[in-house]
Amino acid sequence: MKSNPKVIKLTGNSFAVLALLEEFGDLTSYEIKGAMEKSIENFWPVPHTTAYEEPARLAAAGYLSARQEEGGRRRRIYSVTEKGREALREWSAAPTASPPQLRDEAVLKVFAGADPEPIRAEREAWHRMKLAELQGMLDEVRQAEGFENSEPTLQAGVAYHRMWLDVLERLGGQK
Amino acid sequence: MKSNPKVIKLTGNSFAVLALLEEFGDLTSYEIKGAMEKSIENFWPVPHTTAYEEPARLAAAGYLSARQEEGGRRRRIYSVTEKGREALREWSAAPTASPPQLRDEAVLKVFAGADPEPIRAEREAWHRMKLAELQGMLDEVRQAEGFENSEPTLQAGVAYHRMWLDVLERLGGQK
DNA sequence: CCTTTACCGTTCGTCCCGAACTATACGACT
DNA sequence: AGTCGTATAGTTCGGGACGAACGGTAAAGG
Repeated sequence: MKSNPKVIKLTGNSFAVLALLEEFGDLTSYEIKGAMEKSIENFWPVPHTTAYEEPARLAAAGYLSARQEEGGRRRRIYSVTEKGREALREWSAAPTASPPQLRDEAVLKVFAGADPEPIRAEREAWHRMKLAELQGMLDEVRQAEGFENSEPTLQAGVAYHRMWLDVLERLGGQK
Repeated sequence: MKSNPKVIKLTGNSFAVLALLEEFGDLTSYEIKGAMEKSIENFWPVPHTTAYEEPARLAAAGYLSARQEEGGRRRRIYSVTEKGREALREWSAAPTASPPQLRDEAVLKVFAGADPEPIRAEREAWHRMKLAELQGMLDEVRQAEGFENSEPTLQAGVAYHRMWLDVLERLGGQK
């Protein structure tokens, strides 16, 4: 006996949540949030409210089911339903993905006439920090169980930040 | 005599529009759309409706003024007001920018367990296309007047796609 | 048992997006 | 002149995404 499920549009955020649940098993929103930070946030950034709102949306449409903790905070624990699994499979089997999007306020500022140097320097520092962070996570992930899929994406992240540092260094040098 | 201006939040899209108008002078929405495609869309992608909606928003809040064409389509031509110029100056003078965001469905798919190879290949083709496109624009822009600021951002774009091709090539090779 | 600190979760208003659609101008052809 | 095709120009709308702000709950230390 189920209330007739709402029809929603499945977006990138939807699949992000579905993929995490599929990979890590049943999770609460808080755990989803944590998992996002450890795995996909580098190439799929979302605000933390997504970890609460998106599962609720998905559950309302029948892609997830939720059961409630008995005691304590009585948090909801989400699982992927067959419908959810099916949607995820279909999406990930499709061989095309929409092109990557870069949103870079720094370049926008330079375009608007800002002095490039302080911005360049800030960016360089930021990428260095990120790089260190990712390398730390890689170490963690290699020791832990169940994070196998995270490794390649972390690696991609490492390569990505390296390449930026490269570009930035050249920019810094040529002035 | 002006109706009391609405208060809005200035976002990245706002500054994108302001910067374009400042750089190219007064423009219609359609021209803004064209200018976006030629300059910022690589690091600040927006749907074309932004070129219509955002100027209207900005005008309602007093950052732009609009005058109307007399005949024909009676399009609105936007100019930056003093208030707009001031806001733009303040923003671009601030030495910090929010970190760049990458949204990459392809990596998400791989994370979800998709076969990497076709996705890799598609991406490689896409970056090649983009690269050619940008190089074409660079040539254009070098001949045209008034696009001086576009050159560095186009160059950045070129570097960006080159680096992706590099990464992808290595990924392809190692398998 | 009270305070502090960390953890956990939600609400809300606004912005943003993209699909779909409409409308105007300009030729070219008959 | 009409009409057809096509490129150009512009708008509407509904739902998704975002982020600021706030509210609650638990565990640890005194």
